[in-house]
Amino acid sequence: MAKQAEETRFELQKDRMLRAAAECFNEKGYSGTSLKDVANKLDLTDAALYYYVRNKEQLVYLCYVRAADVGREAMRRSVAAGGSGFDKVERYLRNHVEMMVGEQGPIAIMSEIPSLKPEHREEVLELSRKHSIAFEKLIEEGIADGSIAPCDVRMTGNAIMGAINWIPKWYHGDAAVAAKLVEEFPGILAGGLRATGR
Amino acid sequence: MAKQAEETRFELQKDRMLRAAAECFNEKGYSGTSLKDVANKLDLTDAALYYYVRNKEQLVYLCYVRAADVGREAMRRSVAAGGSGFDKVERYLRNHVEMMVGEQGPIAIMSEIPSLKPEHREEVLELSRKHSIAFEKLIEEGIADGSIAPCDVRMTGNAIMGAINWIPKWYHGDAAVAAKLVEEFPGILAGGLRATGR
DNA sequence: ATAAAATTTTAATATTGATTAAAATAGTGT
DNA sequence: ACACTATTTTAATCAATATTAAAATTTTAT
Repeated sequence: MAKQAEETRFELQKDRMLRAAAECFNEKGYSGTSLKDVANKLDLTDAALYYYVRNKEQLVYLCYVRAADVGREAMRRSVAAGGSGFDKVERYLRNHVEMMVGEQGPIAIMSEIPSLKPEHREEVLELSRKHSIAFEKLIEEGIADGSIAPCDVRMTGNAIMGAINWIPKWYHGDAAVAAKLVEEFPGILAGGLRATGR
Repeated sequence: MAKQAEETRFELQKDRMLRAAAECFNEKGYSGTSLKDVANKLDLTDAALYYYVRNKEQLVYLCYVRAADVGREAMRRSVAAGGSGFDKVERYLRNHVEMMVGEQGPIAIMSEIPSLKPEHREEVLELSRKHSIAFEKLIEEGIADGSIAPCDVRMTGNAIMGAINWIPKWYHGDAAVAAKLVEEFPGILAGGLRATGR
């Protein structure tokens, strides 16, 4: 999380805005949420948002960049902590889930990348691709060091990341659910990877 | 698949329309796709769609009902075939994935239920809930008969269904990917459930 | 070949929501 | 209290698309 450090009122408000927007977008999609919806969550009027972003498209773009930042940070921490490939995978999942339901949250689902304008779309796609590749690398590492059973890395990555990406569709801030999520999810998703006996 | 049987031209066109719509919605979301986008895929003009549906909201609604039908049918077949809880889970996943990438496809992701009008929303939510419960029942059955390791049923269900629901975000009709998907996915998702040795 | 029905298009209209500009308010340092 | 800046609102405007009605075309049955 490089960003967010800024303590200026402007930055704080902008950050609040991005969270409010993420919440709306997760529920009703990009075009399904009006700027008024977002503004209402902040007790502001829709026009006020233009003080922080040039337009609606940029609002989504920033939400997505923020989401990517969170994913990258979860990944970075996991890799930094070392251990087997399996350990890294499980820890990355735990980190990411914790951040999603924690104070960082809500994190926007990157489900409407196609709606972004070309430059932004390319940039976000690139971030997304890099993240997938980094995750697949962890799986490969685990297979190489024997901590993960051989598997189709691409498909396994798709499966696990899908489960992660879908979380905001059913998690809406309930604390009890959050606790269970953090406790159970990493194990459930990583469980299938474990190398058998040996 | 109760529906689709109708061989009238009207029904066939309507079905083509629902698939085209599902494809658009999956890519760009509900409000992100204009009726013109959908019409273009069918070499029609946007106004022509109104011959088949009352309005755009109903179009999404029908896409979602269709998606629910497919899921229910996949579930039905799996249960009908008998076997252990684990067998049913794995078979359900295979059936559902096959249907998603097969001639039935594309299936709409039910990601914008909130955009539906109240009656439709309730109905679709109910279908969705029922499906989740049916899936969780399979897991419980597997735990009871010893074919599945004890786990948090709700969370496990959320994880697996999330991975399934996300498929249309990255699968776009590539035949080679479809084959791999059908071959690998059920095993990847069910793999983590297997009761260990014993 | 022709009439009736089914389907699609053309040409408006209506509505919604994004965007902008100017005015008003709140905040900050002196 | 004052002047200056930052933030928000009010009040238009603009644009995109959903929707409708009437006309044109195509299909089907006879």
